[in-house]
Amino acid sequence: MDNNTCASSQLESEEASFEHKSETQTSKKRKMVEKTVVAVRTGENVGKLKNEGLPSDFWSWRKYGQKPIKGSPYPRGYYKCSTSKGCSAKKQVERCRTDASMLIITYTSTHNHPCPTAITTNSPQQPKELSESETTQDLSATTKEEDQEHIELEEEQRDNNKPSDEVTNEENFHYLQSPIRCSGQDIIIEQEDPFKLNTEKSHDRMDLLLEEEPLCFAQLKNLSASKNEELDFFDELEELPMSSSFLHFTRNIFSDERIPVAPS
DNA sequence: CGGCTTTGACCCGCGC
DNA sequence: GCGCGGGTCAAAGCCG
Repeated sequence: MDNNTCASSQLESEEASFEHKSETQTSKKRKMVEKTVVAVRTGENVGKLKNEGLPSDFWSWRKYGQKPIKGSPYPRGYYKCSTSKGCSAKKQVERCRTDASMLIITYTSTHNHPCPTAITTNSPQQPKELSESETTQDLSATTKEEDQEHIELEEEQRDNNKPSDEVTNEENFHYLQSPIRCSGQDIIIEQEDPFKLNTEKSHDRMDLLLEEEPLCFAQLKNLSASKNEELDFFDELEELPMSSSFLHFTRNIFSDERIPVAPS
């Protein structure tokens, strides 16, 4: 189906606008909104889990819609942040056309409240709550209450929108905006952008892209070779929290070297 | 009983 | 102007 092209053009325009303009542009175009695209490999329990194996982030999401996407055998789910009532943060979750274990998560808008993980400010390792097998609702259950305690403190910083602070505090840094919102900068993750291709060749390209991914893991290994547990980060995404090494990982990959997207 | 998911309908933007 | 497709809403049902 060439419906692919629709999705591709859409994504492209979004990202393009992103790079050319600042993220918070109130544009005449509906689609020019703050977006961050993340591709996540979910592992084998795909489809077994409540949220279709969604890797949980620190926010609590409530599903408000689902639509079949043209060109994709998998529907796209629409989620709103339910961690805080007035939060306008949203995300869209869909599966990669060619790799069901790959989730493409698009984060939209920003959270207007502190990250629930802020509760673990001093703990080097997050509780196991990050487990992929746990739903985001579970997360919210464990973090919401404590989150409230930190809202006031964090809110000040958040209000000021100080990326520099966030960079320094890696614990706080985790998911201030969205999982890959590295260091307060808007980093478009093109870890995997199957829709970037506007021809039927997308299948071939996708294969290439998928094959490229392990390279990123290799990078991670080089970066934190001493941390064996974290080497398996992607193999056991469901077990490891967003530790600081992950931040390194994301930073290096997303800011230093984006996943090679097949040049058109 | 409250919160969440599901699902069909509606709205809006975009391309032709 | 029309049709298509994506995004959101809201009612109903389900689950803890």
